[in-house]
Amino acid sequence: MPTSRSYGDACGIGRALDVVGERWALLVVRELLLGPQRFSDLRGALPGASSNVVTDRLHELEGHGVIRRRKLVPPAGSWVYELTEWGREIEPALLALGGWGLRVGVPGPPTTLSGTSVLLFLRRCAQPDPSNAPSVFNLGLDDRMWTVRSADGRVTITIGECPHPHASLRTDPRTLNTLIGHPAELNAALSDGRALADGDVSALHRLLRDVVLPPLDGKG
Amino acid sequence: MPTSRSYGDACGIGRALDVVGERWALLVVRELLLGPQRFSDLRGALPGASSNVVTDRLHELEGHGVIRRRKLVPPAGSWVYELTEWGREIEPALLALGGWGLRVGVPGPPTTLSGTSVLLFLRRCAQPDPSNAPSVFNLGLDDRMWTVRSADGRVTITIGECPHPHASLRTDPRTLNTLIGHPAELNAALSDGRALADGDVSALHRLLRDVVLPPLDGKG
DNA sequence: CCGCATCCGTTTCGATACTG
DNA sequence: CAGTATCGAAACGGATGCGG
Repeated sequence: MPTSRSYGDACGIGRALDVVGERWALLVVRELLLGPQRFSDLRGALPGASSNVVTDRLHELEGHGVIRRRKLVPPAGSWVYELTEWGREIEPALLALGGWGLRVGVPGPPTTLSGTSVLLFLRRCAQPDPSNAPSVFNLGLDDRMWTVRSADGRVTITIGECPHPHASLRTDPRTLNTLIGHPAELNAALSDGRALADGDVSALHRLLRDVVLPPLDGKG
Repeated sequence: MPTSRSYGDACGIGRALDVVGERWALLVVRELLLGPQRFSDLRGALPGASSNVVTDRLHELEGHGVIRRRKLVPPAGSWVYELTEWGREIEPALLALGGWGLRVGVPGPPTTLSGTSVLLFLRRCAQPDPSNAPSVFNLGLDDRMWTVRSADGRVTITIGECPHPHASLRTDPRTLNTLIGHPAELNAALSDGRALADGDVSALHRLLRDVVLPPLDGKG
């Protein structure tokens, strides 16, 4: 493990950067915000990072107590990485940074967009009417299943599928990102095969319509 | 200017890191949070960064619209770097990151601690009684003067000195950091020369006592 | 002195190949 | 699937030089 160099700065910001300031570290943390992930999941979500860098960051983050390596119960049996309690507490800072970064131009193609990224954005911007009846969805992205719950004026997201969803949607992160804030395109996406829906499609429409995009004024 | 490599990630977090994710970039931004600084001020606050790295980060941050280079009005005539409006909006994210980082162990000596770092911490943690009468202080740190105002339940900090302060204090960032939350040590610091005070010292005591240190429980 | 630019040894990153 | 090994390219860190 490449003993990460320290800034030697006693300020909290410098100390935080000693832990998550190395290249790719915060993106690894981002991928774990919605739940445990396997090594290959992380690699798939961060194709720009080579495997040894991912390995280094995971070891460093584990050594600093940000993440934990855990073996799943037998039938699965594989290893996953998950945030520790302290690791999870970085979420507000990361989301604030992400909100600030929305006003940075999207880098030239090719760009990647992980399922976790889109779902974090969906959860952050969704403002369902608190008086609405709760609704549950199964969402398939990148060969991973997610459960999206809309209730009590907010959206929560968990890994895995739930038994009796109001609707199910299978698509890719980029299409979902387009649909967020442009719910009208759902029918087109369903027609041309970019998305596949099942169950109460009008509930899906409602979910997408509840997303309020941030203003994104000029950078001043 | 080393055209900073992009993560190629369309997520807001990735785009933010394309701009402020390079080494030292966020610490440069931190140093500018309380006002414009000259190149040499930044070098003094970040002694671990070599001059070419500081130059690179400044150029990159300027190119991305986070900071701006400005010439002071004559007699001063020197150049300063300051945050743009957009750059200033990263402050909440940075402070959140810094709060999270307080639970990282302080790196082994030698460590640095800039005046800006301590003042950001003071401003963040100070909780003066809103019913108290406003008070103003001149604070000398690292050969720079700051004005500290306590009013309306919060502390504000500006660069430069004000004409009629209730008290003045000259010390170094590390001593001030010690005094924060340990106001009782002020008298000792004044006796042994680590600090020099003038004016209403009891008002200084009050200012220091208004700082409420965060809990800092274990990292779990 | 201030604000860099240049040079150079060291470290890290990024890409690919390879192993249990 | 989950990493390790290797190696060239790039970035960093420290020192020095230099024009204004």
